[in-house]
Amino acid sequence: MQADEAVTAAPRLTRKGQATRDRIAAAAAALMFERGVAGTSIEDVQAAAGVSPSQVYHYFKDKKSLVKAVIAFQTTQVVQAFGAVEPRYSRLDSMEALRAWRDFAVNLERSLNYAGGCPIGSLGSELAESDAEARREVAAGFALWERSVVEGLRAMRERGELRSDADPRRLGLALLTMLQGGLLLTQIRRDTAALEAGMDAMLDHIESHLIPA
Amino acid sequence: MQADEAVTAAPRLTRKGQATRDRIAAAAAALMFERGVAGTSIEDVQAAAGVSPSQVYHYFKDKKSLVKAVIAFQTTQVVQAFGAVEPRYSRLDSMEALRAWRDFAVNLERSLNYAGGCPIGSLGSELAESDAEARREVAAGFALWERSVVEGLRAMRERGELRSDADPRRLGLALLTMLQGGLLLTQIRRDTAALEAGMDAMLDHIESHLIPA
DNA sequence: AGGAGTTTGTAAGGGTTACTCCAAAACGCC
DNA sequence: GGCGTTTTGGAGTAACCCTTACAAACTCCT
Repeated sequence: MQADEAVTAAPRLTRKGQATRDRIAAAAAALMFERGVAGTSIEDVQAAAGVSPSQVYHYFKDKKSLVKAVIAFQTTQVVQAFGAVEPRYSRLDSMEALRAWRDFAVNLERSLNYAGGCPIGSLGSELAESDAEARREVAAGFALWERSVVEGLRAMRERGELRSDADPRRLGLALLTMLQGGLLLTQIRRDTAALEAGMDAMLDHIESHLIPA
Repeated sequence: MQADEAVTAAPRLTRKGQATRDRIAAAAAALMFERGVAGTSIEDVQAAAGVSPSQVYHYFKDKKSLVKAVIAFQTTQVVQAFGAVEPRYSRLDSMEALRAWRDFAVNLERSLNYAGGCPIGSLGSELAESDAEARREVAAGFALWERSVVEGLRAMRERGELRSDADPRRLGLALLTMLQGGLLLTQIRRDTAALEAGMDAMLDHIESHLIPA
């Protein structure tokens, strides 16, 4: 009664195998972030990961399932670096933390030369209409992310800092939505003006729901 | 001294020629909205427009320039239907108009079965890293759209309805950014919750800058 | 009505890309 | 140390898709 048998008769991976599998996924993620899914061929991934053609197909059934792995990879990356539960610098449960979060996003985009947009948002946009399963996985990634953002706001409300008429669920979702729009427009406009204006407006809006100390 | 000579030694189009050219562009726009640029082959466009292969290349140099035409097509569509200067229903210069605008977007997405996202936003996301010229054209389209939204807010301020510390430029840009994020998440999640929460938050924020009558 | 220029159909070339096959090498466990 | 399994290499195939060449049909102006 192995649990993974039902999924895909998983061949067990040796340590080395796991390493190359990860290397392929990471290389694919980086390339697809830069050039999009359609813009990166399997051959590109091979070259970037330093593997031979057969290896890609040994570890992934086809390109679609490689994309699936990339989505999972980017989701964990984003939620770890940009989520609120265990973010790199602090929990998103104060205005200071939220402002720092905004600055982090803006500076990150700058350091990336305004390219790529959101690692999972752009994947979702490209795949939503062509790969239903991929769309669902991206949506699940967003749900995870959303939950982690909402959690911070909920903590603020439970500590009595946020007014009771402020709904953490809706505010958190709106905040994430604004971030997505900002990242998309950053990618298109090659500047962070929209990201900054959007996040500032949204954060001011949240701040207006604070209970004055 | 023909003006268009400098552009691309434009062969003059007969009425019929113009019609098929438009038909090709419209068919391409529809397909690329549904399946993305990479997901629609020239052959698909031929079939949808009811033309032969040579016709596409008679009216468009290559696929890239067809995409360029699609961007122009969608930009005018969006700005006409969703701009604020001459929108379908009213100018975006009152809270009522803004709320109606929000509802229009939500209902439109519903009627489209939550598919496609923003006609130019998704084009921008897909092309930003692979086609610099296309990215610039999409950015120009957004600039047009942005100006038309800002115009409405500016009118509100000039009529003395909006406080003087409310910057129409930043608010308008934030509003458009939120709309983009909402449309993107609608496409990925297949529901309008994010669009609704985001637009409502942003509109509440704007409303909080109104001068009470 | 005639003729130059525009529009359209057919057929096919050339390049890219996802994917497969088979055998050799490396690995891990007894 | 040896054997079953995993991992790797490289050549090869079939499909897809962008693009072009050429000739026939049609439009429009005078």
